[in-house]
Amino acid sequence: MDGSDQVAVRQAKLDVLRESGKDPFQANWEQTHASKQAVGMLGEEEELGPEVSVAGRIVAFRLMGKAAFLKLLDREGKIQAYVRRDEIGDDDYATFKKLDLGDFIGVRGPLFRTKTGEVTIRAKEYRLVTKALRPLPEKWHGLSDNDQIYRQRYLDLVVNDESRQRFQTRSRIIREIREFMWSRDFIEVETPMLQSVSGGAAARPFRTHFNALDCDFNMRIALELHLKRMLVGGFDRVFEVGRVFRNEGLSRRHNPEFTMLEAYQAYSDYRGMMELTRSLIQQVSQRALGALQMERPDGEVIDLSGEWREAKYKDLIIDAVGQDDWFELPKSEKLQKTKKLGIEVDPELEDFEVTNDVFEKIIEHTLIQPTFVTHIPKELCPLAKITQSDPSTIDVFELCINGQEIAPAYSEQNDPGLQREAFLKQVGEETHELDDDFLLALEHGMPPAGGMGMGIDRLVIFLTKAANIRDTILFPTLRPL
RNA sequence: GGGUCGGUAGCUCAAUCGGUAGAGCAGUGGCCUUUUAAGCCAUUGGUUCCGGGUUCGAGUCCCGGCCGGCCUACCA
Repeated sequence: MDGSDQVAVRQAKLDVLRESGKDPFQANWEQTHASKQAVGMLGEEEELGPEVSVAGRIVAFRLMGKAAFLKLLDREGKIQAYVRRDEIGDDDYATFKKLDLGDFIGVRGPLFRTKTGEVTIRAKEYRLVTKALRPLPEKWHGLSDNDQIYRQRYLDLVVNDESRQRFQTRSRIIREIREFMWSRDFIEVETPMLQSVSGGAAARPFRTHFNALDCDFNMRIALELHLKRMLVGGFDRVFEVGRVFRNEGLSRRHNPEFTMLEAYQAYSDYRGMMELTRSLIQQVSQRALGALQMERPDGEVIDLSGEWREAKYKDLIIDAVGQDDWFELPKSEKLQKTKKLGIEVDPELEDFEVTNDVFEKIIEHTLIQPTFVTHIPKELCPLAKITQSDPSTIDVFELCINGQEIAPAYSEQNDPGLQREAFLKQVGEETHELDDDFLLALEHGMPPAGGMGMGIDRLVIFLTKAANIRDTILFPTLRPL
């Protein structure tokens, strides 16, 4: 054994342990504390603390002859252990020296403080509970190869601290979202992911086949239409946090499966949703991150506090194109103008789509501070109520933060006749599928309601200052090898 | 999908004009009973992503493929 093949070296160590009657994959180890709890057991002034029993993966190993320091990583973080030959005995110390970085061990002993002040367990006993047969990535630089970070996320989580913290924060954010919704008297429901009609949004679905019924299903692209059926059924405050699937491109901001929050509240409307959405994000940010301001990589600080800006879609467009009569111009002149503005627009698009390209390509990425964009053209969404004072727009907002659309919300259309008409009149590249079963439900009566959908991944992107949606999704979609 | 940049030891990275593939960490063998990326001595380890081509000679140049990053397109 020359040490060149690290897997073989570890396998040989494992074989030696087995031959001596030791099981390198123990059934269990009794933990009394996790790492942070244990560290907290030793008071500021105390030199010696109570005995604790912890367990974790060895992520640092400093052997100094007849004693050693090592660091164990568990769910809370790291704790140091100090192991002396004269305290655990010659035999145990001999096998202890053969441990590898990456192995899981349990350690029991009293807490003490080292010369440099670090709270440490002075081991009376240790036991290997799981042998790791492969080495960890390098301890100082961690793992930086993107491919490996995504394909072997567990390694990223073991060695990259900021990654581990980001996913803990994501979990905390989702927990705080639920806490907020519950505090507003919403109940959480689960609706089908396999659907025969993919409604509620304009997107290409993933298709699959159900053998038992010998029929095709789609993976859901939105939660909307089933949650509205819940309103019809009398559950008048419902929400769902769930995965949706869209058969579209991959990018820094898009993963084919992503997580949405959708909430529907009867006897509310898009104004009510505005308050709900702002309060939700403020409370989640405050509780999950302890702050309402977050600095972007470019230095700009996103300020979530107080009331948020409202801006009418038309005003933003007119401001961006510098032309008051934009909406009166024929499509051909709009197209010429977009060319001057330096954006590429497909001339085959409908008139309202040309305008929306202006919004998406020129305006959206400039909306860094939270902004509710209101009075959106009715062609852009068939599921909302028409604005009474302006029949060309709908009662909706699109919340933009960090230059991205985070959450749209509507005063939900509940007139089955107008709803059917809106589905049928859709034009343009992207349209919603007509769901007759949903229209049947509407005919039974859906109370007036506000509804809101939020892209959780995008919320997590700016709350955790992530560069890429893949950094917020544990196992992002990748090309199979 | 298009453009562009990249893939070298388990990990992080070098390798000048095309001229013997190296370092740190990890590993292996020693020394070391309060270390903090511990230290000291010695040392193993390579299908340079894969397949072709050019050349006396290819990690390096050319062609094709695989995988990925970034930009872009569709979208949230």
